[in-house]
Amino acid sequence: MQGFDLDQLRTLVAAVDAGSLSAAAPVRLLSQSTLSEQLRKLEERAGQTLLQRSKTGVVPTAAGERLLAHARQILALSDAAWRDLHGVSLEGEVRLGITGYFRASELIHLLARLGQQYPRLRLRTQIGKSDDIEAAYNRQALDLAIVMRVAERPIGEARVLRREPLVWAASPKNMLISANEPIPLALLPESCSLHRLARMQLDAHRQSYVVNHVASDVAGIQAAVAAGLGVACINASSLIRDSMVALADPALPPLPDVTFALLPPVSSKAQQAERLNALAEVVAQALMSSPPSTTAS
DNA sequence: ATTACAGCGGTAAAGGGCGG
DNA sequence: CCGCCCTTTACCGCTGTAAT
Repeated sequence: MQGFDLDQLRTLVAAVDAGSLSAAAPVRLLSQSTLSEQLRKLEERAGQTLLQRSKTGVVPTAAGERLLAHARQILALSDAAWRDLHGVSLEGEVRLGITGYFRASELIHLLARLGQQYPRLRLRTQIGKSDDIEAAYNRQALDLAIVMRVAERPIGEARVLRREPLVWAASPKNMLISANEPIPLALLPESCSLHRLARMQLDAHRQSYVVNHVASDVAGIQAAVAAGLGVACINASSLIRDSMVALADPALPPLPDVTFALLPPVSSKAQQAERLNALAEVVAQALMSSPPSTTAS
């Protein structure tokens, strides 16, 4: 018989995502020995070795990578079919707000996943400053919102997707830090919480600075930093490889972590709320299983 | 009752890290 | 280098369940 077993494919995906069978076992709610057995059978069916085992975990072989790509699609389709038959298929328009600090590659991954799982869904996305996104969410102009917050801030009902450090960033060609000179800053406008945070930290550190460049969005900050116009306070995953570096200098105070959070869907209609919850689940899954960061270092 | 099979727990084998 | 500990995967025998 041709074809693959869904359970075994799920185990393959879980093993690769978790990095080892032992780590994948609790995810799959199975014992390690059962996972090992499932993968042995999957490889038997595939007629090829799919995972390179070692004492430090598992890594997919070339054949494993190929099957993995199929497996993710098959499982997404299977999940979509399940949701369809259980009346939670999503169609119509959903308004999604996303902070501009979100890495573009991650956004692509998310939108691809949503398109795959909900082909009939029409998305209206708003990408901008976290404060703007949050304000739009509060006046119910958005159904779902992904915002970035300084980690110390309470997050209420929001679901934390990821935590990462804030860094001081500059161009590798022009680090801009010299003794007794005010640090030139590249910032978003005063309304942005990172703008306020950066200045508060520098004030508390008794470090002089001058706001050299104000940009209206994150792409503008990235451009200004890469152009050597200023030092920015930015989340690590927004660093652009080769044109931005994280600075470690005694003149610069340490910065807290930030978290990306998914604000829960708000809807007065119960049926709509259930659908949005299903969508929120897919968004959270997509982002928590997105490829690991390669831009930060 | 018999058969097939998924899953579990226990355990063996082996690599990596660490201290002496 | 050696011994110890931790963690990993693989294997074995057992049990529960479903189909016939």
